[in-house]
Amino acid sequence: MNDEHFLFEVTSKSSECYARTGIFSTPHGKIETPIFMPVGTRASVKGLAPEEVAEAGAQIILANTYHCFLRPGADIVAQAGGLHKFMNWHGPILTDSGGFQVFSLENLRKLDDDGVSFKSHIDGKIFKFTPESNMEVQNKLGADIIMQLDICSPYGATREDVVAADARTVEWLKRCYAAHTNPKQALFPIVQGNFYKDLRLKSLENALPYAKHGIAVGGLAIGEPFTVLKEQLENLASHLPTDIPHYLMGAGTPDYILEGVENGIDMFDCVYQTRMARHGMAITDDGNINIRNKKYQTDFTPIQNDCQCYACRNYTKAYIRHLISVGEMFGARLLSVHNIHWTLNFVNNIRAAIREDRVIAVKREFYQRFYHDDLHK
RNA sequence: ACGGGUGUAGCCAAGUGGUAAGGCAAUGGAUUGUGGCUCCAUUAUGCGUGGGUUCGAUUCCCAUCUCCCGUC
Repeated sequence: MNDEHFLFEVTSKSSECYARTGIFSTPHGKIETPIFMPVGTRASVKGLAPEEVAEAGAQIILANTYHCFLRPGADIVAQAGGLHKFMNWHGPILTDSGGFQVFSLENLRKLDDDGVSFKSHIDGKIFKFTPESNMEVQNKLGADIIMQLDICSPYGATREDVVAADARTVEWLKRCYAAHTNPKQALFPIVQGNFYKDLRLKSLENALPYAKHGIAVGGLAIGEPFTVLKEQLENLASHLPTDIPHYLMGAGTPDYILEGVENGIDMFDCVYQTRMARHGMAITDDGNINIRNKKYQTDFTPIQNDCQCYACRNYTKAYIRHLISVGEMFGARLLSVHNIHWTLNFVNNIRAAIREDRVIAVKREFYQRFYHDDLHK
């Protein structure tokens, strides 16, 4: 299953749930799992230099094929020597295929058996991703981990629609697998099935023969209630192959990470940290705080007292509140640094908890302190 | 001093003899494989001030004050 470029070694396992720690090797370095991956859709984690992303603790980042294909274009990235050189990030990179844009840009695309046609949100130009062309584009971008072209159905989709979408997703997987030739890129299949448990298991079963280096769970964290997500993860947990990493796509708030880890998920990504930062929200051990709130106007303490991030070591809530409220971009930068650092520190703590075999207790402690409602207890 | 105009929320501003639009700001909230997009909620028992007419006045009338423009 594993080959020289993509070894995955499980280093410890929880005795009480599916949580495990591991080390995933890629051509650009090793990743300790469970891990959170900051998102840099257009070949940049918004607002931050790669050095700052690394200093915040990031081991691997994401970029997006749809967005990088539109601008600057895959050929230009290839000419630059690939994403790593182009953006000066020398650690591992994962590119999403554009499958999520099938969902998020629903009114700008058309599906057929052969692939997905998009009408560019930038200039209206029509272009098509087939599984083959998508693999070619992702090959040119040069990420360490690439995703199959898939179809993510919305929450509330009918069973009939999901069955049809899943049939395409698995056909596209086979074609991606056949078109995927670069041994320095790991291709992850994506499990869909929407919120139908039997379809989820069917989708997983269909994907397994092509899951050589890792497998992803897609189509969750798209607006469904928290308990619904939990049920889906619990449904899948015992069926995931244990010798490869499991990636829960698009999930990355603390509660989703904890539930994911408990159910055997190893990799998470989320725009939450950086998007919230731009909107003035900071994640702390005691819950999220909206830095715009008036009560921080004269609060000259860090976002979180014991946080070791660049923002907390050097700046106060009052200052960051000022920056956010007048629209200075430095405010969004500082909050992005903090939120990314906080989340990576959070997964560090989770890894330690798994090694000590007390991840469930740590989860309870966290929920108690972080949330003020009963939903997560 | 005289003539004309003006005055509605922190700012800009609509409006009507029947019980105060909208925008900005402010204050809360939302945001999960990022269209740096954005969305939602709240915010004037009161329309410069004092009288009068009227069932009812922010609106009409009188007085007064403010600021602006013009003239001497």
